[in-house]
Amino acid sequence: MMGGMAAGSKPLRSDAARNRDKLLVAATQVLAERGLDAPLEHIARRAGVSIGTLYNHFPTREALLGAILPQRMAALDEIAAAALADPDPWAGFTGFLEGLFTLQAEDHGLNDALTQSFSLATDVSQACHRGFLDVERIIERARAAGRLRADFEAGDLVTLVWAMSQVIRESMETAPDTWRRFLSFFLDGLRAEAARPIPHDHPVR
Amino acid sequence: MMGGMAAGSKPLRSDAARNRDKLLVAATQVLAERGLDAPLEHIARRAGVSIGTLYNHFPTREALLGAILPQRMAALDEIAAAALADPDPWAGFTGFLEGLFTLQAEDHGLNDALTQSFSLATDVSQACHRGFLDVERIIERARAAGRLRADFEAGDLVTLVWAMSQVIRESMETAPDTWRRFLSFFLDGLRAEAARPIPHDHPVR
DNA sequence: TATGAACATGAGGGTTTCCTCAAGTTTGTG
DNA sequence: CACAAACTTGAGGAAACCCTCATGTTCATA
Repeated sequence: MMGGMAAGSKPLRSDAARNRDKLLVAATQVLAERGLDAPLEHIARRAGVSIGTLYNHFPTREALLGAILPQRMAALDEIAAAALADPDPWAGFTGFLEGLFTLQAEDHGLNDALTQSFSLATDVSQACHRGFLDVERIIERARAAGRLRADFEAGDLVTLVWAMSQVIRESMETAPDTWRRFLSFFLDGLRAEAARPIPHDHPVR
Repeated sequence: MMGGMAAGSKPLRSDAARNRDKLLVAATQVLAERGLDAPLEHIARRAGVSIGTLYNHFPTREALLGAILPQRMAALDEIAAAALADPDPWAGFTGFLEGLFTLQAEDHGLNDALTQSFSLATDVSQACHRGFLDVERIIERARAAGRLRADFEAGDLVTLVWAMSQVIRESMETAPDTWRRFLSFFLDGLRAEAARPIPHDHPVR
């Protein structure tokens, strides 16, 4: 998987490199299935390795997440690139959302990561948000084309990710395309024609 | 609070009745603050009572929830009644949603209950859904008036509750009216004029 | 006010996860 | 092959939460 080299560190012994790769594979699977707080013992067991070995390679849970999440998150880059390449800014915008939520639906760990990203360590968090660099442009392009409502901002997309994460969690087992229906409703409110001014009334009581 | 009588059971001794009430008050507070899986020890401590006493009165966590949630959920009845009393069906519909989400935002336990309601015991669950009896009518009235899109169903409201629960959880501390902004966007997609047919394409791949 | 039934108490056993570390094993090199 | 460094192992301590039960206390009644 990584050929036995840890990034900037000294080369690993051959058995250690093998174990590290087995751990990464197992962790990728288990985290996708069970979510971000799957017991580390499950991962070690699936890798065919003791819990001590897991801690040798990844002294903390976040070290392990840091070795896995950025890679998984990289899929977002392609999706964002495709969105920006779409000649239709609105289609690019909606395509990006569909791609993003499909990822979340396929990977419980990723779904968790996208909602908890601010409570993760800074480096992990930043690696996770790298995929969001293009988001501003995707949004801006759709707004400038007069298709996306003018008051929609990047922060609103974060809110939508939160919302979707829960919809996906709750419906995945029983009705896995619930999130698509929900997104469809939501998008109908994001079109420029549908926009009504947001009431910022100080709440009645 | 309840005058020392358990519902259909034999009268409690005076000290027992006092402790039961203290437990209910404490549980209401703690669950609202910390959510549905707050440690039972916290509740006992806040009530000034030992953990054993808590178990004397409520042999299981769900017994305790069953004594608290339905009462909290009853607030929904008033909100629903007000919605149905509103001469404007759309205003009734949106007012109901605002009331519902305000409740969720004020009570972490209620927020949890509304998302996990299907994994709770049947009686608790049913008590919780009693407040939703009027929902069908609220929706139907807004649809019939041609204000709410025709393809919106009660199940979609459940999805919205899921979505909102997470928005509320994530934003409560830092930006507590995020959910209002989100709702505003969503409602713009629920108006009949905004509705576009839901694509039920078998996903591309 | 004495007595038994009702009730309260909290130490302690069980579970699940976390993480460590002393002892044993494997690998690469001379 | 021998040896030191690198690595692995799993038993076990710590923490958080669950729930029980033997013991002690309080209430209600005569």
